[in-house]
Amino acid sequence: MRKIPKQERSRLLVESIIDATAIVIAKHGLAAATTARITDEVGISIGSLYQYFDNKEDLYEAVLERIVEKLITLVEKQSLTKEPFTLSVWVTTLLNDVWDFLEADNGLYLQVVRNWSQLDFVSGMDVLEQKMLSVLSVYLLQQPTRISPNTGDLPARLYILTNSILFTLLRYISKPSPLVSRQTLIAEFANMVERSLL
Amino acid sequence: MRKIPKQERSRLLVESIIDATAIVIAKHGLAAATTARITDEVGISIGSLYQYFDNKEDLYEAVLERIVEKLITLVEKQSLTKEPFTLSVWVTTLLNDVWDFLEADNGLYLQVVRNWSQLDFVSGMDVLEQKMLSVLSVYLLQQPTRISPNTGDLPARLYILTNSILFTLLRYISKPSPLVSRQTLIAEFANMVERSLL
Amino acid sequence: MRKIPKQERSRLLVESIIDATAIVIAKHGLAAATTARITDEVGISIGSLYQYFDNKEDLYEAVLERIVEKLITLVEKQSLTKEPFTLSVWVTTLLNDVWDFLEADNGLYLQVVRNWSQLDFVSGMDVLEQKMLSVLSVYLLQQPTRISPNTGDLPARLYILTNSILFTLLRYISKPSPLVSRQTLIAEFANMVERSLL
Amino acid sequence: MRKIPKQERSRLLVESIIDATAIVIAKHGLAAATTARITDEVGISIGSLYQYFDNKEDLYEAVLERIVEKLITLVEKQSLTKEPFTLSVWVTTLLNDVWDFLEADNGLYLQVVRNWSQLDFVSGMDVLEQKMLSVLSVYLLQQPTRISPNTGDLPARLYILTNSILFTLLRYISKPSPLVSRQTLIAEFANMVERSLL
DNA sequence: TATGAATGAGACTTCATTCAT
DNA sequence: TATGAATGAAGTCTCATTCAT
Repeated sequence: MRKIPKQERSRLLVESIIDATAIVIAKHGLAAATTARITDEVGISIGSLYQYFDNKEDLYEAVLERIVEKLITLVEKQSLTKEPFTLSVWVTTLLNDVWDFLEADNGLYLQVVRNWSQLDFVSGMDVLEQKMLSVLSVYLLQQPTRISPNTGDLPARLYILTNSILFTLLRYISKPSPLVSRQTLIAEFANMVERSLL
Repeated sequence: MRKIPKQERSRLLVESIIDATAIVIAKHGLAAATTARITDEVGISIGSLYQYFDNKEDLYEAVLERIVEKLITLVEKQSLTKEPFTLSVWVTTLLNDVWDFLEADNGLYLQVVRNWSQLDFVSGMDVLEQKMLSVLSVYLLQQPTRISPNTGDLPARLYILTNSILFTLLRYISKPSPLVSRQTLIAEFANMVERSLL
Repeated sequence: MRKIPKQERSRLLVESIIDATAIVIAKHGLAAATTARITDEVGISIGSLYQYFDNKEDLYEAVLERIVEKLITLVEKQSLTKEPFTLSVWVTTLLNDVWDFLEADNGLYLQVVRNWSQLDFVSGMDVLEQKMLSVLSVYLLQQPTRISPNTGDLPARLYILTNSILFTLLRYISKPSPLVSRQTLIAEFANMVERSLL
Repeated sequence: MRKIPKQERSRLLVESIIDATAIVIAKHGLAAATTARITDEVGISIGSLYQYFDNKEDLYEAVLERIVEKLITLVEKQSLTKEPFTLSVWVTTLLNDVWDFLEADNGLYLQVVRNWSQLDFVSGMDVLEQKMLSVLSVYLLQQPTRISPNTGDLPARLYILTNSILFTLLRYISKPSPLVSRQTLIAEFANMVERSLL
């Protein structure tokens, strides 16, 4: 289990270790993300790493946690928008934000997320789904008139949408298809969401 | 592959090595799929493994190749159906077949596919997409009247559908959500396809 | 111990195995001269190799034996020359012959000899020395008037000359010095021999 | 070298690893000088070896470097002698020193050097030649009157002398000929040098 | 005799983790 | 708390040799 740092200095150190881990994974791939390389990147000794993380697994967990947190933040940012918006606009904006986040820092987080299976990223997905579900529910409730009467199983539909969009996005960003442009992809997703929910 | 097995006996051996690899990955996870464990599973010596595969990577490749082949076969089987069918029925049948295949042998192939990112399964996806694209194109051309005039970018849409469905399926089968049943999931996918293409 | 082939066909096979070994060593280096590569080169099975050689060591021994034989032949060819010659001419001619032999077939034998230490080539040297000693003794006896009265320890001197020349030659051919040309080197050796013996 | 040892303790460890490597090569031959045997000899774990050397090759290189260094030191020691000396005396003394060095510690370094070809000792020879060339040049310049007018190509001659002497010495020490004594050999070498240079 | 698939000891190397300083 | 040298289990792969066919 991960130790919870109490002092400010330690907290910063933990942050920079997590940062470094993401950087190293992005730069050299997960297989080459050794404790030595990570601590080199931070400029601390291996021993110090183990001061804050019991083992590498915990470290990876922390990295994923942070990514999920950031994704959640993006979703929340959207949900807090005060302006009125169509669902399509909402999705487009959100996806662009997510895309930019994944491509930021030379694909730093993208590289990390690509290894989700090894990293048990799927457990992080649960939180995301939860968030999407609640945010979209709120949104849809606010616009009752526009809800299609036969939307069917809303949770199931949201489950499918969230997973479909996120995984396809990941796959596309890490290996774009020449058949599809970013714009088209996002537009199609927006379409898909509207068709699914309205 | 290092050596092309000429005799029947060798061909069977290669098959059983690939089988064993899948089994070991499924049982212990990719990280634990060591050459020793694999050859133990077959009951041969490590040396024999290297008679037929240059390295572990090649072995993994062979496993993926086989899975993609089988998935392709399922798609083809559907496409050859002579009976008239609605798109929805077609999708439902195909997805049930795929599902059964992935769950067969205690989720043997499912477990393997879950590690797609490490295994470069994505390259296998290309072949699948190609197949789906051509099969569905043929189908849609046969029913021109039913094609929605504004289907938009068909390749893009198929790209999205194939990826969305396959990855979500994988994720669900490997960790089912209590919110969604298999039946619902497949029904929703069928819906999604119809809404997308018709 | 090496089996002695009795039939003509087998004798030829043994020859071609020895040839192939030299070729493989020259092409890929001693470390890469595996039984598989050697038998591939001959076009026979590994089993057949072991029909004629009990182990790899025996095979190497045979290769060295043959090289020493060929060198001996060169020396003998010189010693049989009927024309009168100066010692210097004799040495020059011999060294040119040896040089050509070592460089023949893309340095086939040179590469083999370079690995003398692993190959226990030194034992082959004994035979060469013996030969040189006897050939030169004969020569010198034939020209008694020209022998310096204080030649000192003739065997010792021949030992030194043989070894000095051969090893330096090997070193030069395998990695020529920019400071010295082939011509100079041979001329200097001829000089050295004359100064030593006359 | 992977890591430059900063602390005295590590420096000593690196030294003892190099020592052990030489010992193991001398005791069991180069082929048997495995990382396991070497670290056993030092009494450390294999991992520790790899803290300081990237691979076995680097380790061998370090061993050779040290030997060449020591040989250079011997040459330098001679060249610094203040007393006047004849070339013959100079060579005799130097060769005796080299001989003693090679035979020290039960032929420790001799055994190592015997494997020069695999060990790329030849590159070490370059340094030695360079040294010999400069040292002898200085000597010869100091005694201009005694230089034979027709010494011819001095660098070539020194190249030949250095190689001839060193390789013949190695061969003799590792397998002495009954025809020659150490004393005779050295005396003959001294002769050879005088005849070559004066 | 010939074949070549099978063997398996053993080589090199990596890297998460520990612990004395 | 921080350091980083040391550990050693475990992984991948090679290759001389055997032996059933």
